[in-house]
Amino acid sequence: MNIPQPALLQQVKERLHAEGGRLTEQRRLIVEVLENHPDHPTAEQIYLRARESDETLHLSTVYRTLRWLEEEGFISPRWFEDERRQERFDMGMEGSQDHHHFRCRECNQIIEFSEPLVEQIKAIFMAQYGGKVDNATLILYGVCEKCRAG
Amino acid sequence: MNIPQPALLQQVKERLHAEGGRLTEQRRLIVEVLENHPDHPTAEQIYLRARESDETLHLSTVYRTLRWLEEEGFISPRWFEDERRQERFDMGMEGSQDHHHFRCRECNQIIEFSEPLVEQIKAIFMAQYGGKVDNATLILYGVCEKCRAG
DNA sequence: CTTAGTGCAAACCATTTGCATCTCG
DNA sequence: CGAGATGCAAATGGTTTGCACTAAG
Repeated sequence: MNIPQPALLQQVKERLHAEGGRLTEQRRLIVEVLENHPDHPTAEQIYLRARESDETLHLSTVYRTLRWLEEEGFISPRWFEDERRQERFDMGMEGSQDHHHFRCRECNQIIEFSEPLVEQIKAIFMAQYGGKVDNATLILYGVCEKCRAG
Repeated sequence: MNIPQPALLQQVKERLHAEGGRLTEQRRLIVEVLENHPDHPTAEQIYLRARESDETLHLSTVYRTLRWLEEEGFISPRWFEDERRQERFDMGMEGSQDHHHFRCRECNQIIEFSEPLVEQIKAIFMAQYGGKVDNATLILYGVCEKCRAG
Protein backbone atom coordinates (compact mmCIF):
# COMPACT_ATOMS: atom_id res chain seq x y z
CA MET A 1 0.00 0.00 0.00
CA ASN A 2 1.28 3.39 0.95
CA ILE A 3 4.84 3.83 1.96
CA PRO A 4 4.90 5.18 5.51
CA GLN A 5 6.07 8.75 5.83
CA PRO A 6 8.66 9.24 8.47
CA ALA A 7 7.38 12.66 9.51
CA LEU A 8 5.03 11.88 12.41
CA LEU A 9 6.72 8.64 13.32
CA GLN A 10 10.05 10.40 13.59
CA GLN A 11 8.63 13.09 15.85
CA VAL A 12 6.97 10.48 18.02
CA LYS A 13 10.22 8.55 18.29
CA GLU A 14 12.05 11.64 19.44
CA ARG A 15 9.39 12.59 21.95
CA LEU A 16 9.33 9.10 23.38
CA HIS A 17 13.07 9.07 23.71
CA ALA A 18 13.06 12.42 25.47
CA GLU A 19 10.53 11.10 27.98
CA GLY A 20 12.03 7.69 28.59
CA GLY A 21 9.16 6.05 26.73
CA ARG A 22 9.45 3.10 24.40
CA LEU A 23 8.64 2.81 20.73
CA THR A 24 6.78 -0.47 20.75
CA GLU A 25 5.65 -2.32 17.67
CA GLN A 26 2.05 -1.41 18.57
CA ARG A 27 2.74 2.29 18.78
CA ARG A 28 4.66 2.23 15.56
CA LEU A 29 1.72 0.56 13.82
CA ILE A 30 -0.86 2.96 15.21
CA VAL A 31 1.17 5.99 14.19
CA GLU A 32 1.63 4.53 10.72
CA VAL A 33 -2.10 4.05 10.36
CA LEU A 34 -2.69 7.66 11.36
CA GLU A 35 -0.16 8.85 8.82
CA ASN A 36 -1.59 6.78 6.01
CA HIS A 37 -5.24 7.55 6.71
CA PRO A 38 -5.72 11.25 7.42
CA ASP A 39 -9.50 10.82 7.13
CA HIS A 40 -10.44 11.38 10.78
CA PRO A 41 -10.82 7.73 11.74
CA THR A 42 -12.49 6.51 14.92
CA ALA A 43 -10.50 4.53 17.48
CA GLU A 44 -12.08 1.36 16.21
CA GLN A 45 -11.21 2.11 12.59
CA ILE A 46 -7.60 2.67 13.60
CA TYR A 47 -7.72 -0.56 15.56
CA LEU A 48 -9.08 -2.55 12.62
CA ARG A 49 -6.57 -1.12 10.19
CA ALA A 50 -3.65 -1.73 12.51
CA ARG A 51 -4.82 -5.24 13.27
CA GLU A 52 -4.31 -6.17 9.65
CA SER A 53 -0.61 -6.10 10.50
CA ASP A 54 -0.80 -7.37 14.07
CA GLU A 55 -3.49 -9.84 15.02
CA THR A 56 -2.80 -9.52 18.73
CA LEU A 57 -3.22 -5.76 19.01
CA HIS A 58 -5.87 -4.84 21.56
CA LEU A 59 -8.31 -1.92 21.39
CA SER A 60 -7.28 -0.65 24.80
CA THR A 61 -3.74 -0.25 23.55
CA VAL A 62 -5.06 1.84 20.69
CA TYR A 63 -6.91 4.09 23.13
CA ARG A 64 -3.89 4.41 25.39
CA THR A 65 -1.69 5.36 22.47
CA LEU A 66 -4.23 7.83 21.11
CA ARG A 67 -4.50 9.49 24.52
CA TRP A 68 -0.76 9.81 24.71
CA LEU A 69 -0.59 11.29 21.22
CA GLU A 70 -3.31 13.71 22.23
CA GLU A 71 -1.53 14.80 25.41
CA GLU A 72 1.62 15.34 23.41
CA GLY A 73 -0.28 17.49 20.95
CA PHE A 74 0.21 15.23 17.93
CA ILE A 75 -3.49 14.61 17.34
CA SER A 76 -6.81 16.16 18.36
CA PRO A 77 -10.11 14.47 19.13
CA ARG A 78 -13.17 15.72 17.25
CA TRP A 79 -16.88 15.16 17.80
CA PHE A 80 -19.61 15.46 15.20
CA GLU A 81 -23.22 15.94 16.19
CA ASP A 82 -24.70 12.97 14.44
CA GLU A 83 -22.30 10.69 16.25
CA ARG A 84 -23.00 11.89 19.76
CA ARG A 85 -20.42 10.06 21.83
CA GLN A 86 -17.96 8.73 19.27
CA GLU A 87 -14.70 10.55 18.84
CA ARG A 88 -12.63 10.86 15.69
CA PHE A 89 -8.95 11.60 15.55
CA ASP A 90 -7.41 14.42 13.62
CA MET A 91 -3.76 14.50 12.62
CA GLY A 92 -3.61 18.27 13.21
CA MET A 93 -0.32 18.95 14.92
CA GLU A 94 0.51 21.13 17.84
CA GLY A 95 1.15 24.72 16.87
CA SER A 96 -0.38 24.25 13.46
CA GLN A 97 -2.98 26.78 12.51
CA ASP A 98 -6.60 26.19 13.49
CA HIS A 99 -8.51 24.37 10.83
CA HIS A 100 -12.18 23.73 10.66
CA HIS A 101 -14.52 21.05 9.35
CA PHE A 102 -17.45 20.52 7.07
CA ARG A 103 -19.40 17.31 7.54
CA CYS A 104 -21.66 15.92 4.84
CA ARG A 105 -24.64 14.29 6.47
CA GLU A 106 -25.20 11.97 3.53
CA CYS A 107 -21.79 10.47 2.77
CA ASN A 108 -20.28 11.47 6.13
CA GLN A 109 -17.28 12.89 4.37
CA ILE A 110 -15.29 15.45 6.33
CA ILE A 111 -13.73 18.37 4.50
CA GLU A 112 -11.08 20.40 6.29
CA PHE A 113 -10.67 24.04 5.55
CA SER A 114 -8.97 27.05 7.02
CA GLU A 115 -10.81 30.29 7.43
CA PRO A 116 -9.14 33.52 8.52
CA LEU A 117 -12.49 35.05 9.48
CA VAL A 118 -12.46 32.85 12.57
CA GLU A 119 -9.52 34.84 13.93
CA GLN A 120 -11.58 37.94 13.39
CA ILE A 121 -14.49 36.44 15.30
CA LYS A 122 -12.19 35.68 18.22
CA ALA A 123 -11.02 39.27 18.23
CA ILE A 124 -14.57 40.62 18.04
CA PHE A 125 -15.64 38.41 20.93
CA MET A 126 -12.72 39.50 23.09
CA ALA A 127 -13.39 43.16 22.36
CA GLN A 128 -17.03 42.76 23.26
CA TYR A 129 -16.92 40.42 26.27
CA GLY A 130 -13.36 40.72 27.56
CA GLY A 131 -11.50 37.58 28.52
CA LYS A 132 -9.12 35.63 26.34
CA VAL A 133 -10.09 33.22 23.58
CA ASP A 134 -7.53 30.50 23.03
CA ASN A 135 -9.08 28.37 20.37
CA ALA A 136 -12.17 27.84 18.32
CA THR A 137 -13.92 24.86 16.82
CA LEU A 138 -16.17 25.50 13.89
CA ILE A 139 -18.13 22.74 12.20
CA LEU A 140 -20.35 23.24 9.19
CA TYR A 141 -23.06 20.66 8.51
CA GLY A 142 -24.75 20.12 5.20
CA VAL A 143 -24.62 18.15 1.98
CA CYS A 144 -21.49 18.07 -0.14
CA GLU A 145 -21.41 18.85 -3.83
CA LYS A 146 -21.14 15.22 -4.89
CA CYS A 147 -24.14 14.11 -2.83
CA ARG A 148 -26.24 16.99 -4.10
CA ALA A 149 -25.48 16.10 -7.68
CA GLY A 150 -25.88 12.34 -7.27
CA MET B 1 -33.49 40.40 16.37
CA ASN B 2 -35.74 39.77 19.35
CA ILE B 3 -38.92 38.12 18.22
CA PRO B 4 -41.06 37.79 21.33
CA GLN B 5 -41.80 34.10 21.89
CA PRO B 6 -44.77 32.85 23.81
CA ALA B 7 -43.59 31.03 26.91
CA LEU B 8 -42.04 27.65 26.18
CA LEU B 9 -44.62 25.86 28.27
CA GLN B 10 -47.43 27.31 26.19
CA GLN B 11 -45.79 26.23 22.93
CA VAL B 12 -45.20 22.76 24.32
CA LYS B 13 -48.78 22.50 25.41
CA GLU B 14 -50.00 23.39 21.94
CA ARG B 15 -47.63 21.01 20.21
CA LEU B 16 -48.62 18.16 22.48
CA HIS B 17 -52.25 18.83 21.85
CA ALA B 18 -51.70 18.89 18.10
CA GLU B 19 -49.98 15.51 18.28
CA GLY B 20 -52.34 13.79 20.65
CA GLY B 21 -49.68 13.85 23.38
CA ARG B 22 -50.32 14.54 27.05
CA LEU B 23 -49.06 17.31 29.26
CA THR B 24 -48.08 15.30 32.28
CA GLU B 25 -46.96 16.72 35.57
CA GLN B 26 -43.42 15.48 34.80
CA ARG B 27 -43.25 17.21 31.45
CA ARG B 28 -44.60 20.41 32.90
CA LEU B 29 -41.93 20.35 35.59
CA ILE B 30 -39.08 19.64 33.19
CA VAL B 31 -40.14 22.42 30.86
CA GLU B 32 -40.41 24.81 33.80
CA VAL B 33 -36.90 23.95 34.90
CA LEU B 34 -35.64 24.64 31.39
CA GLU B 35 -37.39 28.00 31.34
CA ASN B 36 -36.11 29.05 34.72
CA HIS B 37 -32.53 27.92 34.18
CA PRO B 38 -31.31 28.93 30.75
CA ASP B 39 -27.75 28.02 31.73
CA HIS B 40 -27.25 24.96 29.53
CA PRO B 41 -27.88 22.34 32.20
CA THR B 42 -27.06 18.65 31.84
CA ALA B 43 -29.82 16.04 31.98
CA GLU B 44 -28.86 15.24 35.53
CA GLN B 45 -28.99 18.87 36.62
CA ILE B 46 -32.45 19.18 35.14
CA TYR B 47 -33.42 15.99 36.91
CA LEU B 48 -32.15 17.18 40.28
CA ARG B 49 -33.85 20.55 39.97
CA ALA B 50 -37.14 19.02 38.92
CA ARG B 51 -36.96 16.43 41.66
CA GLU B 52 -37.13 19.17 44.25
CA SER B 53 -40.78 19.41 43.27
CA ASP B 54 -41.45 15.75 42.55
CA GLU B 55 -39.62 13.11 44.51
CA THR B 56 -40.76 10.30 42.26
CA LEU B 57 -39.51 11.73 38.98
CA HIS B 58 -37.12 9.34 37.25
CA LEU B 59 -34.06 10.24 35.19
CA SER B 60 -35.25 8.19 32.22
CA THR B 61 -38.37 10.33 32.05
CA VAL B 62 -36.16 13.40 31.91
CA TYR B 63 -34.23 11.92 29.01
CA ARG B 64 -37.39 10.93 27.17
CA THR B 65 -38.83 14.39 27.57
CA LEU B 66 -35.60 16.05 26.49
CA ARG B 67 -35.44 13.89 23.38
CA TRP B 68 -38.99 14.79 22.51
CA LEU B 69 -38.28 18.50 23.00
CA GLU B 70 -35.24 18.07 20.79
CA GLU B 71 -37.17 16.34 18.01
CA GLU B 72 -39.76 19.07 18.15
CA GLY B 73 -37.05 21.69 17.81
CA PHE B 74 -37.59 23.31 21.21
CA ILE B 75 -34.11 22.59 22.52
CA SER B 76 -30.73 21.62 21.13
CA PRO B 77 -28.07 19.37 22.64
CA ARG B 78 -24.56 20.81 22.91
CA TRP B 79 -21.22 19.19 23.61
CA PHE B 80 -18.14 20.90 25.01
CA GLU B 81 -14.72 19.41 24.60
CA ASP B 82 -13.72 19.14 28.20
CA GLU B 83 -16.84 17.12 28.94
CA ARG B 84 -16.43 14.62 26.14
CA ARG B 85 -19.55 12.50 26.58
CA GLN B 86 -21.93 14.68 28.57
CA GLU B 87 -24.53 16.69 26.76
CA ARG B 88 -25.99 20.01 27.79
CA PHE B 89 -29.33 21.37 26.72
CA ASP B 90 -29.87 24.70 25.08
CA MET B 91 -33.19 26.49 25.08
CA GLY B 92 -32.59 27.83 21.55
CA MET B 93 -35.93 27.61 19.78
CA GLU B 94 -36.76 26.36 16.35
CA GLY B 95 -36.34 28.98 13.69
CA SER B 96 -34.37 31.26 15.93
CA GLN B 97 -31.14 32.49 14.46
CA ASP B 98 -27.95 30.46 14.94
CA HIS B 99 -26.15 31.42 18.07
CA HIS B 100 -22.73 30.39 19.21
CA HIS B 101 -20.92 29.71 22.47
CA PHE B 102 -17.91 30.72 24.47
CA ARG B 103 -16.87 28.36 27.24
CA CYS B 104 -14.61 29.49 30.10
CA ARG B 105 -12.36 26.64 31.05
CA GLU B 106 -11.95 27.95 34.60
CA CYS B 107 -15.48 28.69 35.80
CA ASN B 108 -17.17 26.63 33.05
CA GLN B 109 -19.51 29.51 32.33
CA ILE B 110 -21.07 29.51 28.88
CA ILE B 111 -21.63 32.79 27.10
CA GLU B 112 -23.96 32.83 24.11
CA PHE B 113 -23.41 35.26 21.31
CA SER B 114 -24.55 35.79 17.77
CA GLU B 115 -22.08 36.51 15.02
CA PRO B 116 -23.09 37.47 11.50
CA LEU B 117 -19.64 36.59 10.15
CA VAL B 118 -20.59 32.94 10.49
CA GLU B 119 -23.13 33.40 7.70
CA GLN B 120 -20.36 34.82 5.61
CA ILE B 121 -18.16 31.82 6.33
CA LYS B 122 -20.94 29.49 5.20
CA ALA B 123 -21.24 31.44 1.95
CA ILE B 124 -17.49 31.40 1.38
CA PHE B 125 -17.37 27.66 1.98
CA MET B 126 -20.20 27.00 -0.45
CA ALA B 127 -18.61 29.17 -3.11
CA GLN B 128 -15.31 27.37 -2.73
CA TYR B 129 -16.37 23.75 -2.27
CA GLY B 130 -19.89 23.61 -3.63
CA GLY B 131 -22.56 21.77 -1.72
CA LYS B 132 -25.00 23.27 0.72
CA VAL B 133 -24.26 24.27 4.30
CA ASP B 134 -27.30 24.07 6.54
CA ASN B 135 -25.97 24.98 9.91
CA ALA B 136 -22.84 25.78 11.81
CA THR B 137 -21.64 25.25 15.35
CA LEU B 138 -18.91 27.53 16.62
CA ILE B 139 -17.45 27.20 20.09
CA LEU B 140 -14.76 29.48 21.46
CA TYR B 141 -12.68 28.24 24.38
CA GLY B 142 -10.73 30.43 26.73
CA VAL B 143 -10.86 32.28 30.02
CA CYS B 144 -13.59 34.77 30.74
CA GLU B 145 -12.99 38.31 31.92
CA LYS B 146 -13.92 37.56 35.53
CA CYS B 147 -11.59 34.60 35.82
CA ARG B 148 -8.72 36.51 34.28
CA ALA B 149 -9.14 39.34 36.74
CA GLY B 150 -9.65 37.11 39.79
C1' DC C 1 17.55 -6.35 34.41
C1' DT C 2 14.27 -2.79 35.11
C1' DT C 3 10.06 -0.75 34.46
C1' DA C 4 7.18 0.95 30.72
C1' DG C 5 3.74 -1.05 27.98
C1' DT C 6 0.49 -4.71 26.64
C1' DG C 7 -3.51 -7.96 26.64
C1' DC C 8 -7.38 -9.00 28.86
C1' DA C 9 -11.41 -8.53 31.46
C1' DA C 10 -13.96 -5.89 34.22
C1' DA C 11 -15.51 -1.32 35.33
C1' DC C 12 -17.43 3.15 33.98
C1' DC C 13 -21.10 6.14 33.05
C1' DA C 14 -24.17 8.90 30.26
C1' DT C 15 -27.86 7.48 27.77
C1' DT C 16 -31.42 4.13 25.99
C1' DT C 17 -34.89 0.57 26.09
C1' DG C 18 -38.33 -3.25 27.42
C1' DC C 19 -42.00 -3.97 30.16
C1' DA C 20 -45.51 -3.84 33.71
C1' DT C 21 -48.16 -0.27 35.63
C1' DC C 22 -50.33 4.07 35.90
C1' DT C 23 -52.94 8.12 34.36
C1' DC C 24 -54.42 11.85 31.32
C1' DG C 25 -58.04 13.11 28.36
C1' DC D 1 -61.82 3.16 29.23
C1' DG D 2 -57.59 3.05 26.22
C1' DA D 3 -53.54 4.98 24.23
C1' DG D 4 -49.73 7.35 25.77
C1' DA D 5 -46.37 8.09 29.78
C1' DT D 6 -43.91 6.72 33.63
C1' DG D 7 -40.86 4.09 36.95
C1' DC D 8 -37.78 0.80 37.25
C1' DA D 9 -34.19 -2.22 36.02
C1' DA D 10 -31.46 -3.98 32.77
C1' DA D 11 -28.97 -3.16 28.51
C1' DT D 12 -25.88 -0.37 25.49
C1' DG D 13 -21.58 1.08 23.74
C1' DG D 14 -17.61 3.92 23.50
C1' DT D 15 -13.97 4.58 26.55
C1' DT D 16 -11.15 3.63 30.79
C1' DT D 17 -8.69 1.03 34.31
C1' DG D 18 -6.49 -2.68 37.45
C1' DC D 19 -3.51 -6.28 37.17
C1' DA D 20 -0.40 -9.95 35.93
C1' DC D 21 2.67 -10.71 32.29
C1' DT D 22 5.81 -9.29 28.37
C1' DA D 23 9.42 -6.93 26.13
C1' DA D 24 12.16 -2.50 24.99
C1' DG D 25 16.32 -0.32 26.00
